[in-house]
Amino acid sequence: MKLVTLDTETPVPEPLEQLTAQQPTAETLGGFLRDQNFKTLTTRVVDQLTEGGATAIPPAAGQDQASTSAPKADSFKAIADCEFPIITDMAALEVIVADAFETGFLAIDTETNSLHAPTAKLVGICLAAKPEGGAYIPLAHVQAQDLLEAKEGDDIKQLPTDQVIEALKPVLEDPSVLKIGHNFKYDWQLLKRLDVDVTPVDDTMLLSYVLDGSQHSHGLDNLALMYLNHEMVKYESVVGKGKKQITFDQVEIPTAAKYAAEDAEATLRLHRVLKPRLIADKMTYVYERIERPLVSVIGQMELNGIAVDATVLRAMSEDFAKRLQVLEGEVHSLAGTEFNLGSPKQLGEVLFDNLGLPGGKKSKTGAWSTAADVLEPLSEEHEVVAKLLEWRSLSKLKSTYTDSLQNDIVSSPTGGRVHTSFSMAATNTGRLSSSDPNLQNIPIRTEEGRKIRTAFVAPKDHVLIAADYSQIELRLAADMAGIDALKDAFKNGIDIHAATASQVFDIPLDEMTSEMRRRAKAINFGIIYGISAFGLAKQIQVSNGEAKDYIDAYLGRFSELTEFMENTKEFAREHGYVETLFGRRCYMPGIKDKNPAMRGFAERQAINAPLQGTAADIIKRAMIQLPGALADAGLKTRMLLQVHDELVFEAPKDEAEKAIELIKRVMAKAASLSVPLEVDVNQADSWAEAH
DNA sequence: ATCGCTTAG
DNA sequence: GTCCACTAAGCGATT
Repeated sequence: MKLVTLDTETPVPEPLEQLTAQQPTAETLGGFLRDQNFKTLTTRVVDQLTEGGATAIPPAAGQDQASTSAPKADSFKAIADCEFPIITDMAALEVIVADAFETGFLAIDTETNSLHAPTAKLVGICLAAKPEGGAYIPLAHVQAQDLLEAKEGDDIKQLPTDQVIEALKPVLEDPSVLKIGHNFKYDWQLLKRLDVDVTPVDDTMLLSYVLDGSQHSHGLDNLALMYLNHEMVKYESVVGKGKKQITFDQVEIPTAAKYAAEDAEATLRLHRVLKPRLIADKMTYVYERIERPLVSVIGQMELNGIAVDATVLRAMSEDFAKRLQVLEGEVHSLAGTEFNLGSPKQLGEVLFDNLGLPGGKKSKTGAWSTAADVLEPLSEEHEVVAKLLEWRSLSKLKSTYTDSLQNDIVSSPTGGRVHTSFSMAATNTGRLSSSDPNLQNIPIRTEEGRKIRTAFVAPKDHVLIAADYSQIELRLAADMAGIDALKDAFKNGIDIHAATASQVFDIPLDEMTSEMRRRAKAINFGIIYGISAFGLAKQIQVSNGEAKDYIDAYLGRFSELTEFMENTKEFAREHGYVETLFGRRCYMPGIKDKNPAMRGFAERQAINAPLQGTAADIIKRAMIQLPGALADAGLKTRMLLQVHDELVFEAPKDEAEKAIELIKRVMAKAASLSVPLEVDVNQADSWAEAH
């Protein structure tokens, strides 16, 4: 029987008008969208998944999700008792493909020789079209024959990669068969590089993430243990660890098959548990409309990479090396002793024990703190402090940025590019994170650091476009807390920090000083972070009492804020989580902790998460729209990076103006709030000037 | 592995 | 009495 999977495919984002029109509001969230639009979807998926004796819908996920034991096993054999075949002929492969068309599901896991999707080599593919149906297709394992050794008789036949891909492409691109993976963004890229555009997809990592983003690990091994009560074969037991670690293509095929085949099997079974749970928890909106469509969007961004000019980085590294050496000598002679400048422990002893500088505070481990905010006031006491701080900043720039980034450049005929990895399941608020390398913390605040951005460039005849949301989290605070005075300020497009200062300090705008504006800006940030007098005092260097007065004045002027914060905390205490405007849940494990410090921390998180999380939802909605909108407009502009409230694009020079207009429009309309969303956009030859 | 520090939004 | 402003990742030193 062929199952209809209409509801599980949302491969193509809706037109912009439709999406914005459908944006949930506080009222519609609990009603129309989640209960009507997705009702059909949910029941159909459950019907499919529960057909043939699968598990009943488990209880809703929540705080104690981990403690609810694995669901009752269904009528299938335990994974550990399954024998998974190695596929060595096309006929056997065709059977799996036919099964997939029959069941409407195909779990996939690609095995490669590295974790870097834009360059990794495909070594094998694991498939499972039904429970107990796991199988491994070895493609590029190194065997005796390849090593020109005599024993080629022992070799296991490997099907040619292009032949296997050709056979799989129809099912991988068929809209009626749901492809299921774990961290599927990775596999999507591998297959995209082989000219297969896999769709539609479900991702068990993202299901787990949407259900509870506060979980420490969304790894397949962890989830299999939690939900399937199955202990997976450890990757390290297959490839070894440390210096002796080998790549997956060096692993003997029978060993590899034992490890790999259970990945697709476990992923398929995990899907049968998590998808119904998503539905029972009414979390389909965030998953179906935000996370799932992003898999291919972010996958494509990672494949795109960004052009980086190695010569700029090399020159900066050399410059830094010379200056670091000079500074090191100066610090040693000023301190009167030679020590490792990079060791906070040694530095603390030199500054506070030997030189007797004042004001040092010891941390819980008994060591002196030498953090920049501690040392800065001391630079007037002793010359060595300023030198040391300069050494620190250059050392950071060199080791983390100018040196390391050079090693991340992937060379190609058209020039070198860097491909970051965006994690879609790393934060408790819905933000992405970036690693290997992290391109979300490239310096900008100091002039020296900012120069690093001149190495991020556009190729010939292209420009980089940087588009960022202006004050998005404060706008959301104004909207979500319903602060009329703040909303008016945003509607009138006036300088928000100056307007805040005017209100809080009761001074007309035309008498505003830069110091007052600076303090008001700090308070505005404090609001977003779940303000405390202690934290604000430390941040803007005033007494605790003075900070408290500022906060009281702020809450007095923006009276709606107090109620919003109290309501948010109360919601968190009642449910154990807070929600974004789009219904994403952010769990707050410490909200009822008996330790007041822990509780206070959780309360500040509870205030911050709806703001940070809604901003994350909004930029994700824009990201889903943009590639299609650009293509529909006949533009070749490509999206490269996301930095929380900023998107970076690469555009042919002659279409940049058109692209900018479109980008600005799509981003601004990604949510409709009671305040406008403003987007600043610039184009230039490098990221430094485009910002 | 963890700490201490620094980078970003 | 808390010793905290929110969210991340990476490097070098230390355990």
